[in-house]
Amino acid sequence: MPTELPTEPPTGRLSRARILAAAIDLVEREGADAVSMRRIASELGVGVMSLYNHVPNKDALLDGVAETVLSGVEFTDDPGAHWTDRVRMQARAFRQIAHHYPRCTMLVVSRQLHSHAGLLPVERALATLRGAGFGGEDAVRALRMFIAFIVGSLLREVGVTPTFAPVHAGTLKAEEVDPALFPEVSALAPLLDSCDHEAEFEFGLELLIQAIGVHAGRGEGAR
Amino acid sequence: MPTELPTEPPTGRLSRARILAAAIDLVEREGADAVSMRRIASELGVGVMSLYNHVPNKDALLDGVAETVLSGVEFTDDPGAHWTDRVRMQARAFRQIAHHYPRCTMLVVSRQLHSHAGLLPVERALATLRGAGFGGEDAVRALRMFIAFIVGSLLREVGVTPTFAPVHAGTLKAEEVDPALFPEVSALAPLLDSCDHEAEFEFGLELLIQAIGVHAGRGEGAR
DNA sequence: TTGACGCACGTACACCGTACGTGCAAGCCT
DNA sequence: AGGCTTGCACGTACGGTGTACGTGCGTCAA
Repeated sequence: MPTELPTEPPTGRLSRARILAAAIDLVEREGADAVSMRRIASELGVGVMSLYNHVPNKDALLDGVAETVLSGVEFTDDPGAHWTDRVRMQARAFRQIAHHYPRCTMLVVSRQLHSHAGLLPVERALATLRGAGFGGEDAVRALRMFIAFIVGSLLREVGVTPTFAPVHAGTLKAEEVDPALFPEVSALAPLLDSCDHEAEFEFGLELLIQAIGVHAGRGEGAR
Repeated sequence: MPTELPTEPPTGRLSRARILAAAIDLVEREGADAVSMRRIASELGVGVMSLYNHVPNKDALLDGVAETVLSGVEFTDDPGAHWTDRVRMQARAFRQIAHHYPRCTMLVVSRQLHSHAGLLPVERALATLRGAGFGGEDAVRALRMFIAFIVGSLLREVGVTPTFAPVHAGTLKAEEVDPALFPEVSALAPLLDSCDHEAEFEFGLELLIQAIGVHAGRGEGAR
């Protein structure tokens, strides 16, 4: 469990932290579509317009949600480890978002954050790569590659149905598709609509780490 | 340019195709946030509720937009080519979405489509991979990897700011970040806030194709 | 004590999705 | 031809949305 993000004071005065906590809670319970200023206010037992004393508008509030969730990921970095292990750890830390805040994942992924919370993972990743001997351009390239992979993977994992959907196990694929039109899809349907997200993520991660390692000519040694 | 999607009849009666065309146009001109049933109706010079004779609700309308955009990608497949070339072509075709319909990209990516339009690219990809000798599991794995990469790359490319933002060239990074807190980000700022999306995409694509090729032990030959 | 200020709150407005009812035109069956 | 069904454009209405603005109350500084 991530570090109990904003240390929400459960009572007393309103605050940005309490509002964000309520918003995150609401998103996780009922989905992003259920979020409205009125809903959050009523959740907090407070007038709607009171929120605007702590948050400029709804969009900024959602940015705050994304930022808070992102800053809640636990990056445990071991500067002594091999760069491949460090990258692995950082990527997995990112994926924790999809576990702890599945309904918020879309928010985090769909707004780029220029705040500290958004820059910190970038800084860590770049430090790791540069420490492993990557040049500036190579490091940025590799980082972008990892981010694209992680973002794409998380979106697949959270299913990204807007409101409902616990996780939609059997997504009405099988026997629904015409085997004449889509022979491969039809034949592979069992494989397609079941997905071990963890295994899939780990597979892609290893593939990427190894590929980037050999690309930069440091598949083995280095530090 | 994609194939003039629904062959919109410019006048006469209302139709699902005309509504979808108007919606796509509106999204591209003013962003997804500008889309409302009233807005689309007034765009078409028609009463709001007339739309509901052709579309069950707004959500389905947006699904239709995503589906239409997706079905507009030009997949030119050469069954005789090497599988690596075919995969390259398919990935690039996908990326065309971000060029022709940048503001719609988020819609396409954020709703999974179980329709023909959504299944066709999957079918094609699986067919080429299986034709190259990939087993069922390997093919599905590889496909998921490619999709994650492509989705992540497209999201980065379209910037994914909800409404405005032409593309935000210099995104207020440089001289904004504290070099003491984020030394790497600060040092690499010029590299970070400029991005040749095409080159970046091609780099990742080659990396992935090569990695998946060697992973499956068919880096060179095969067919 | 008095003034300023922070902040919770109510009201109001423009806009949203859409349920429901109405009326008109075209096509079908006797 | 007369009647009926059906399809479709449209208006009205309801509950919900973000938020601009004004008001009043508490707590501090002078």
